[in-house]
Amino acid sequence: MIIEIEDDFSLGKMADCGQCFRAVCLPDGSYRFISRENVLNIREQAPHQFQVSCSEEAWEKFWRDYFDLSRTYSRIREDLLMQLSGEGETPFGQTPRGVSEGDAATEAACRQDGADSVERCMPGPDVVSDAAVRFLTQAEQAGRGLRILRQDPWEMLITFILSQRKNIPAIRSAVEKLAMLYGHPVKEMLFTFPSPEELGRASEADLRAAGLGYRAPYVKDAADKVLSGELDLETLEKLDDESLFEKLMTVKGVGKKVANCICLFGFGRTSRAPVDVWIERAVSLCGGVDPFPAFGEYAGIMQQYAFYYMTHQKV
DNA sequence: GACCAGGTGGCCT
DNA sequence: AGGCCACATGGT
Repeated sequence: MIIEIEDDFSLGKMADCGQCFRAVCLPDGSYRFISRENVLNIREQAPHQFQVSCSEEAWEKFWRDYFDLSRTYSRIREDLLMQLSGEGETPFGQTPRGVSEGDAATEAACRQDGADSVERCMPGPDVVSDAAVRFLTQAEQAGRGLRILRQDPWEMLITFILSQRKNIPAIRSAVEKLAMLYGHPVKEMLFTFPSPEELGRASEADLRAAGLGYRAPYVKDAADKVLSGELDLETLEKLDDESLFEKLMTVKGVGKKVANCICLFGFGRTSRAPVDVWIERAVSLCGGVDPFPAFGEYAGIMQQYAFYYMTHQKV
C-alpha cells in the first residue's frame, strides 16, 4: 500500500534520533519499525510517497498515531521560528505577562521539573538570547523531518531506565537483548519488547546476568510497580503533565531526565524537554540559559531538534 | 585500553 | 537546597 505524507517525515532521522531504539534501516533501504505486536516495513519510494507493508486498517488504527500524524510539524516549525525571530512575544502555552507575577498558569507552564524557579522563564528583554537564536535556528534545520513518535509507555519506562550512562548504540543492544530474552517472537529472529508480565518473570539476578548492571533493581522496581497496579500506565494517560512526571519519579532509577523522556516519547507530552549531557552542551552554546521551557507546548519538539543537531553535526 | 555514554540515589555540607 | 561520587557495562 502507498501512503502520501506531505508533512515532515524523515524515516532516516526518526530511526536514528535517540527516541526509538529498535528501528533499523534494512539493506534494501527500507526501514523497519516495531511497537507492541506491530511490525512495519516502510520505504520512501518518491518524495512524500511511502510504501508500507501493513494493511490500511493497521495504518489507520496504529501507525498513524505512532508517527504522530495528527500534528503538522511544518506548521509547528513555523511557529517555533516565529518565536525565535521575536515576532511571537508570548511563548506557547504561557499566558501573556504583566498580569500577575504568581499567575498559576504561567508558573505551571514554566516548571519543567518542579525544582526550577519561575525566574528563568520570566522573560527579560530577550526570552531567548542571540546565541540561542543562532543555535536553535541551525538545530531546526538539522532536525527537520523529525517527529515525536508516540511509543509504548511501558517500553519507554524500561528503555530510558536502561539508557542512563549508555550511548545510543549500547542502548539499542541492551533493548534488543531484553526482547530476545524475555519478549516473544513476532517474526523470525524478531521479538517483541517484553510485556510487564514477561519481564516480571526475570529475577534481579537474571537481569544482572542480562547485562543491566546497577540498573537491574531499577527495572525490577518498575516491573513490580506496574504489575502490582501501583503504577497504572493507562490511568497515567489521564494525568496532567506535572502529575504524570511526579508519578513516574516514584520509580527507582527514574529521575528528572528519564521521567521527562518517558513523558515526551511514551505519553506524547511535547511540553517536556529532557536535559541530558548533550542538551547541557547545547545550553552552554546558548549562553548558559536553558532556552527550551520558553517554547511551552512544543518545548520537547525544539529539544528534539537540538538533540539531533548535537548528536549528528560537529558544533 | 583509556574514555565516555540521552543519570540517579545517597551522602555530605 | 546544592555539590560530589560510586555505580556496571559496552561502544568507539
